[in-house]
Amino acid sequence: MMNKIILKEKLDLELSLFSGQAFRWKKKLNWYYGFIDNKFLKLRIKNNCLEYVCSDDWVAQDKVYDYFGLGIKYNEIFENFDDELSTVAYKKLQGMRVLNQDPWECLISFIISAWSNVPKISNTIHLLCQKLGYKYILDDMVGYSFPSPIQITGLTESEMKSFGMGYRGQYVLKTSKIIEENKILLSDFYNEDYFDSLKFLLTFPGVGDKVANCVLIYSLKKYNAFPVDLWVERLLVEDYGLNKKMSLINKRKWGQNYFGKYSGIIQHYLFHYKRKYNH
DNA sequence: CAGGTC
DNA sequence: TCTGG
Repeated sequence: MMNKIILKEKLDLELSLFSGQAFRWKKKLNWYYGFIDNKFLKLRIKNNCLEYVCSDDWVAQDKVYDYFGLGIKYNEIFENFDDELSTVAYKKLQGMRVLNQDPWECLISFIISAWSNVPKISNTIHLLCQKLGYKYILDDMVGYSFPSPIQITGLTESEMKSFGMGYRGQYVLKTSKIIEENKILLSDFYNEDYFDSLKFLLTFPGVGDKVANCVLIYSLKKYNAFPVDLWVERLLVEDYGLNKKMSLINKRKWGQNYFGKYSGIIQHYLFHYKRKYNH
């Protein structure tokens, strides 16, 4: 059965799903296949509506709405912020939304992302899901759900290596064990502020300032989170005149202070713009 | 070389 | 400092 959400905010699925914040979406014949709320579905935009079809389990409209953060008015964020490069990036990438992904999947994905590249990250995550996830079928597409912490703890070191995780496999295993043993629910951090959430995420092995800030902005709705990766660092130095020798944490703090309350959303536009058009 | 962490 | 493109 087809579901429809009338769009008041501009939404570009290609930009939103393939700008390096999510790693598991697949495109086929104008439909985008993937998981929202742990359920397999396909999406497309037609006549200013976001249309979606679920495989078997129903996905509520508010979950889809929330996944794309459609309650946030990007126009207001960028209009209220007078910065040349941000304005250019916003105009060029209109419709790109910062996603609100599942925090658990986001955490593991960004631990895997360390010092890697998007195709490889996607491949590793796919192998992990294929091994452990539940199988869903929609049209002729197959989807595997993201495994739970307890499922991952059952894996061996050599299995992790076979997925191409390299030295990150240990971090993924250890983090999964901590979460499983302490029955930690990352979704509890929706109710915590940025600073407390960051402090807690940093206690996991394989999670440093960059990965933690990715989890905070791409899944936990901490819109002032500001991940400083290679591209953003380059941007801050080349385009905003920061001293290259400034520490990563101070660069992050500078970004949060300069770009303000929604620095994470602006960061994603600048990050993608820099990577795509201005490397 | 590549979207860092310990 | 793993390892694939």
